[in-house]
Amino acid sequence: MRRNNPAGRLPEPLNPIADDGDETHFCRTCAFSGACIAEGYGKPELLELHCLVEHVGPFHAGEHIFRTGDPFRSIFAVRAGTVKTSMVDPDGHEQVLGFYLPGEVIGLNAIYPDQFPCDAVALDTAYFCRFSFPAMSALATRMPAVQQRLFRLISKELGMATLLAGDHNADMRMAAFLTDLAARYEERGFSGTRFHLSMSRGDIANYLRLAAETVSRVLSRFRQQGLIELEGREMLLRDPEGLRQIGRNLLSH
Amino acid sequence: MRRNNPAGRLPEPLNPIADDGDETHFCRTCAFSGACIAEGYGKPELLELHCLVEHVGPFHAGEHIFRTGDPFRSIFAVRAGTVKTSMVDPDGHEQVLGFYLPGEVIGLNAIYPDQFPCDAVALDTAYFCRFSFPAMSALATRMPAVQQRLFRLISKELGMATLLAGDHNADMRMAAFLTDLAARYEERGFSGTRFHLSMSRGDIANYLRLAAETVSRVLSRFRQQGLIELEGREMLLRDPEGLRQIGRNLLSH
DNA sequence: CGACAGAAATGACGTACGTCAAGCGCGCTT
DNA sequence: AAGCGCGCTTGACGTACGTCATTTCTGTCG
Repeated sequence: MRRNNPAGRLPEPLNPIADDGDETHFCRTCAFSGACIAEGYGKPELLELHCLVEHVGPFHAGEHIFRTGDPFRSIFAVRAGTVKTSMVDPDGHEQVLGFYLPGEVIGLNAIYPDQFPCDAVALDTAYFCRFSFPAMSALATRMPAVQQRLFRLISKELGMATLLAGDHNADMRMAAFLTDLAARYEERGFSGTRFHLSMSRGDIANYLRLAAETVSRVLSRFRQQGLIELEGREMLLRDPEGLRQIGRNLLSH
Repeated sequence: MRRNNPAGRLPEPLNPIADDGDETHFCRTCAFSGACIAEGYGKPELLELHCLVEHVGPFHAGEHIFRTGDPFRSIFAVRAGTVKTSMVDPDGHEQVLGFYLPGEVIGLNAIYPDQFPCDAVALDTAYFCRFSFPAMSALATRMPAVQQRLFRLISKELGMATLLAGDHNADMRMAAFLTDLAARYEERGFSGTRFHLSMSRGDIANYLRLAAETVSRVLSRFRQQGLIELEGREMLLRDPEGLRQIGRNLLSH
């Protein structure tokens, strides 16, 4: 009986890792793997893409991957761990822009200003693939699927930012946040109902443009309503469909 | 004396038009003209780009340029007039996403979902250049400057959406909105202090995620404070620097 | 010209969420 | 194990903005 979970405790979730790439294959969950499949893995150009990838990490919780103002030279695909990106406005207030899971890509919003417009900070121990952007856009020039992939990644990010910009109440924002997170975990092959929140309540609040206290209250209410189970940062979605309904105005699919 | 403006009336602003292109030159203010300058106007590929442009319009106030769900085949550069884009959420509430002036490009957010995620409606009589997107991305494959231009246009749009997503009070949002509009007019060669608001107060309110009444009140206050002069939809910025200061947290430059 | 409709301004009032403050639990460090 | 700090929760209260209602203005059409 000692080996069972004590009553009221959630079981440990798997630690999300997408680190199954090698010299000639992308990680299974990588945002660029789709481009490779489209083109056929054998192409010499894809080998080039592999050559221009540099594996970096580990970064530990709190460490910066890049900082506001750094010259834009690379984009990063998350191999393992979680990242938050944030800006600080002229008054010194932090603004969380997004959270990034294994397989997702950070740095795309630096293309226009040609320097990073935000900080990227590891929330836990994180590893990355670094792609030189000049090399990548040169490759995109020769490989339509890579170009397509880049366009779509940026355009997708644009869609996310747009949704967040709507005016919605705290319940909708929170429900949409959880549903989105779940969908992204699932998409990458992790559990879509049980996962670890790598970010603090404060970060979630900031991201959703709410006060940390409001986030606490909404989560407590969701728990009372049987929508979720939550212990510390271990999340279990008990009624994903219910959450999706609450947040539907903010969710594209 | 009859020819002078009566006291308290603003003079008529110029009607913004950017329609000075022909078969071999882009409109002066066009978002793509930069790509041409970078490459040198003479290149045969640019003539191709001209071939794939189709001039469309006029669209009259209230007419749709495209609708949510339309298959994505083209992007549009505004040649004259003003456009608003908007989504309706599952509850039927409209969400204004943006306003587009002559020289600016609409439709970029359709790349990822491969269909238009929003409606585009003319706010006054409007003309466009329609670019076939498949043709354009094929061209981008051969012309790095065109690819670069596309990346930057999308990335810029991403930056805009991000700013709007912050939580800021009504004064800041309004001041930033006016400052941004002024900067964009100026960038395209129009007056940056005196212009016509083609959109209703309701549309502005919706865009800024405020109530129409709040917009009215803020504008009245700005007028009392001597920041602006406003008569109907004719806007004169009396203290652009003051406005910029109020909205500085929302403005990147 | 006068009548009408929609847009805009202004005032009175309600509320969702922020702010402030106190208390609790959990993981460090020594 | 005790002590400390930080993240989280919960309650009490304030406020910026939304909602509702009324009035005024503007442009359009008989």
